[in-house]
Amino acid sequence: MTDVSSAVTEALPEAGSKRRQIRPKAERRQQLIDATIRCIAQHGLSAVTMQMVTRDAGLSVGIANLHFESKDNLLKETLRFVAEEYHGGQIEIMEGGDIPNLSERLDALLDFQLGRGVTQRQKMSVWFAYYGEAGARPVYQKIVSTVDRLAAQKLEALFTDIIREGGYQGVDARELATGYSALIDGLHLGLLVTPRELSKRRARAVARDFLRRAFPKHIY
Amino acid sequence: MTDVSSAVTEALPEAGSKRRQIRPKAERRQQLIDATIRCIAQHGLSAVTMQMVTRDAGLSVGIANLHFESKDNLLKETLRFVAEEYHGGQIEIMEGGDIPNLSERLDALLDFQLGRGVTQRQKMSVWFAYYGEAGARPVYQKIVSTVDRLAAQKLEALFTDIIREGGYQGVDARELATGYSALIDGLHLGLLVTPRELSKRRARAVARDFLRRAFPKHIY
DNA sequence: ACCCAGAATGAATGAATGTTCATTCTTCAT
DNA sequence: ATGAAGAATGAACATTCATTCATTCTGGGT
Repeated sequence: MTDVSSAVTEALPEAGSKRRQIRPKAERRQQLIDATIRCIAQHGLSAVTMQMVTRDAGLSVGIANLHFESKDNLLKETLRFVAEEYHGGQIEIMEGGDIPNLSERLDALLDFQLGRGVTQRQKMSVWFAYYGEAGARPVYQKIVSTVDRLAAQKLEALFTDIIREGGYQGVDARELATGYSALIDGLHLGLLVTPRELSKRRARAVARDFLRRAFPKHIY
Repeated sequence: MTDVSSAVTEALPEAGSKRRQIRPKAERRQQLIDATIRCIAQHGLSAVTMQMVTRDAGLSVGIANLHFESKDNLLKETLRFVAEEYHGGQIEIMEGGDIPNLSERLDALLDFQLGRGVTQRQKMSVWFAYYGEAGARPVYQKIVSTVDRLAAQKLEALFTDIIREGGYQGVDARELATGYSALIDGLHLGLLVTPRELSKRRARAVARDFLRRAFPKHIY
């Protein structure tokens, strides 16, 4: 499983089917979360309404409060989903059962972080929409920092292994991990806000450059 | 003038003064923009209301639509103000009339970007609140990318000078500038969302590390 | 002292939105 | 075939918010 990220891009297949369908709770929840992601990406978090989300999902307004208690909760669960998807994907790569070679694992991580799945505008929009509100909403901070901490630890561990393998001197794994994470976040931001100035290709080159400067023997 | 950023922190000095005051248009506009910044930082962009802003400014509700045509416009102008303040501060340093020494100029830039003025929670909150909406609002994208482009050029020019002075080999000024900008953005994000994990001190150390790796003769 | 341009006010308005719940419909065990 | 559990619906409700504008007030010019 290389691409962990699910496809939220597709619109609902609905056409003329007016017949009411009954589906298990978990499936409806996911439908609504997917619709929420699409709506945030298209209209911005502050413009998202329940009517908008449920219409996008092809369902009625009441169903949102049936499966999630409130709008607040739906938004919270959507953030949790996106956060776990992103960090889960990273962690899977970094734990590296699939890829024993450290150099290749680094490559795979970079591909995941700046590859197709994650840098879809949709996902990035959602990501930063919540970051924007995080300053005022401790709940969001908590969700993000929880998954973030684990990913940070795994990254530090990976860097530690690489430093040992390469015998690099005067390099602090923790500091480097912080820097690399920040760099990736910043590149995502650039891809979202100024896509004209920063292409995906160039973003990858910049990140690769950072790694090469730190671990010259492991990159290229 | 080292610290370009104005103080938005203070609450209104108003106490028991009920007397209506007439002030020039420009002053009222700034009052409202400052109040908007405080409100966004405290409640989040999506929760900001006109009543909230005008009350914070110690003025009546009608005045917002008198000086700005609409809420949308007030928000737009607030973003423009914050963007220009931040990038203006950077550019002033990078043009470097005050500081001829390149090494010191780099230091000053770093101090500005991760120093008191800019990394106040208020300013960062506003910054990322708009980034979060940028995906869905081309107006915001345009405002940011306009000021961003100029700052990017100045940074690239500064790096070019440093590369020449230091005789550094195999370093591309443009790519490095992109990386450095992204790194700073990412660190700001970390300071905002996970302040527990990332202290301001450590953020500065990480950024300094990045620069030292690129320009070893110019840092320390 | 007087006047008036226009700055400031805030109650009123209408539109939009989150949430509720009585009702309808689907499914499946019997 | 039948009934019941509960999934799904959407009209109705209460609230909140941006915007308007008739009215009040202020300060400088005469």
